[in-house]
Amino acid sequence: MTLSPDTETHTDTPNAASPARGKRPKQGEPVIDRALSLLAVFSDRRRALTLSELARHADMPAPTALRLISRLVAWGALERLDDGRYVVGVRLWEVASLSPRGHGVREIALPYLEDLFEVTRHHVLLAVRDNEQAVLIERLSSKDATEVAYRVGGRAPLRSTAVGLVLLAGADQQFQEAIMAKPPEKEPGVADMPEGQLRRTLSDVRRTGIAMIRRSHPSMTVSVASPVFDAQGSVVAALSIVVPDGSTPPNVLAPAVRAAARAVSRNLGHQATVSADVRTHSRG
Amino acid sequence: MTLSPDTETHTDTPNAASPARGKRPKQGEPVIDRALSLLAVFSDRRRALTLSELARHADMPAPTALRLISRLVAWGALERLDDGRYVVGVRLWEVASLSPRGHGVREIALPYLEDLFEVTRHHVLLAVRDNEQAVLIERLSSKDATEVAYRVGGRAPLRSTAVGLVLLAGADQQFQEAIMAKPPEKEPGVADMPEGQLRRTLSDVRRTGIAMIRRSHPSMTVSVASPVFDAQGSVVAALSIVVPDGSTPPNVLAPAVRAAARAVSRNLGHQATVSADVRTHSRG
DNA sequence: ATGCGGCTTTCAATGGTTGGAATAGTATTG
DNA sequence: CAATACTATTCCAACCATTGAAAGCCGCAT
Repeated sequence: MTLSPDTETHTDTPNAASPARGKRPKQGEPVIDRALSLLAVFSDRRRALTLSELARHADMPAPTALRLISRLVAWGALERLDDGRYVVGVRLWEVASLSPRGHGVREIALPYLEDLFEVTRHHVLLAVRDNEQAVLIERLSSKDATEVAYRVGGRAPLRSTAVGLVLLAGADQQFQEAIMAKPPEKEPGVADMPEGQLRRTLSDVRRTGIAMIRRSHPSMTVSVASPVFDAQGSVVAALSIVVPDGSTPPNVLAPAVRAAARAVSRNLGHQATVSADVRTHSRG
Repeated sequence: MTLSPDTETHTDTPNAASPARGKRPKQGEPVIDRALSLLAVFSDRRRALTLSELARHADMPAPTALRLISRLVAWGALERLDDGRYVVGVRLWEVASLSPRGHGVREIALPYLEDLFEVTRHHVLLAVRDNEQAVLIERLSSKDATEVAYRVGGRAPLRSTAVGLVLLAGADQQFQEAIMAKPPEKEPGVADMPEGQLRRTLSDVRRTGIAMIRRSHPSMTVSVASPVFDAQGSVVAALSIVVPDGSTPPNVLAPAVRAAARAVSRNLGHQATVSADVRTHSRG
């Protein structure tokens, strides 16, 4: 990369050399997209970033990044630390807390999650689907609980987690097919199913209202998940419990998880039915 | 508003008529600011908005709003409901969950909040300061708890809430003076203190590590709050409990609240000290 | 039918946006 | 302590994304 710094302006003939490196190649992208791509640079492992890191990862010149970031900071979407690095700001968090599928379901579900948590003292999770993944909305864990793979705000694959299976089973047929057409996301500690088994599993999940996954990676655990329905009968979230493998038999956990999920569904205006595909008639 | 549509270009002399309604008066504001102002339209009472509502509240023409909103939707900052209205999206919530002062402290504090909650069965709150207000980061409440004024993601005044007093007491001197120079935010159900009493109160809070407020509005309650410190010894959050007035004596609650706040502080790397103004010497 | 309101697309004018270059500041190295 | 390498910031002329009136659509109430 050591380019000889000619004292000449020189600029070189900008044609032949590298075709992908014109004079101002990045132009053409809307400003908002660029600003959002800056936000997207932040991740679990990158919570505090310098200007140049942000510029590098978002693939834009430092001056441009600085200008955009300054506006974001002025508004409160980002905050600047004493050492000059940037972090996601409370103001953004505040607006995000108005997300119906984020804090919305959480707010409604929390009391029931707590009940389940207090009774079992194991991890209790709540997740929603966003595109092709599950997003963890809430997790209650005692200080001494077993290690668990996901954090609140993190993403998990649909095919190889209990909440994922529940959400996938509740998605529309077309989406399910699209997912199954793709190669599965590799997930450590979970054996991924062949398509036939997956189809059968999803069908079972719909029928029983329970999904179960055993995994070995961060630790040996069993997850049991159940769907949360909204007033229209759509699956809007998945509630699950994660226990050390061998502690409590899954068939003991299932009723508790399902009861909690139902309680949340009821609070969302869902009319409980005998079985998933039976709708009660008329009702104000 | 019926302006005569002259077939002439005419353009008119844009001075005399309505000075606030030039040809394109809104130009000059950076795009990002406009996009952010769209996000800012959302509030507790406005969680789902139509295009025209957004355009109206953000004070911009519908086509402009549509263009910006479309980009936000494409990224996931907003989501569009079946009825055409827009809500805050999960993707934005996901990024916001990386906010150190938002979910960051929450994540660390949650187990201790839960402990406190389980023991007392009363509201447990966690708040941080953002500019001149406290922002509620977490609230644990049993399903049958007394009514409480604030929701997670909401804002509360510094001068008239227990968490607010703790955060104010922990802010730098200059900021405190600036706040006291301003007229207090009117808060229903709380008698606001004269400046002298406020100064004394803040001093007491710093000394004792406890703030207490009695309020009558949504219901008769007593709040007891205590500061959470980071590794540098700054007050980064306030932890509080809200109980019905007359239930548990505040002096019984104080030790429990303070213990919980200390536990959280310790987890943030704070070295416990005998009194707030004593720092332990040397330490990597 | 007619009017009304909200939503969407179009398009020419233009001013906000852009990023290289230069400067200043800071940490690392010889 | 100078040299080096990196990051952060300011400046500015070229330029293209942005802008919003206008008009077309759609649904709905009159």
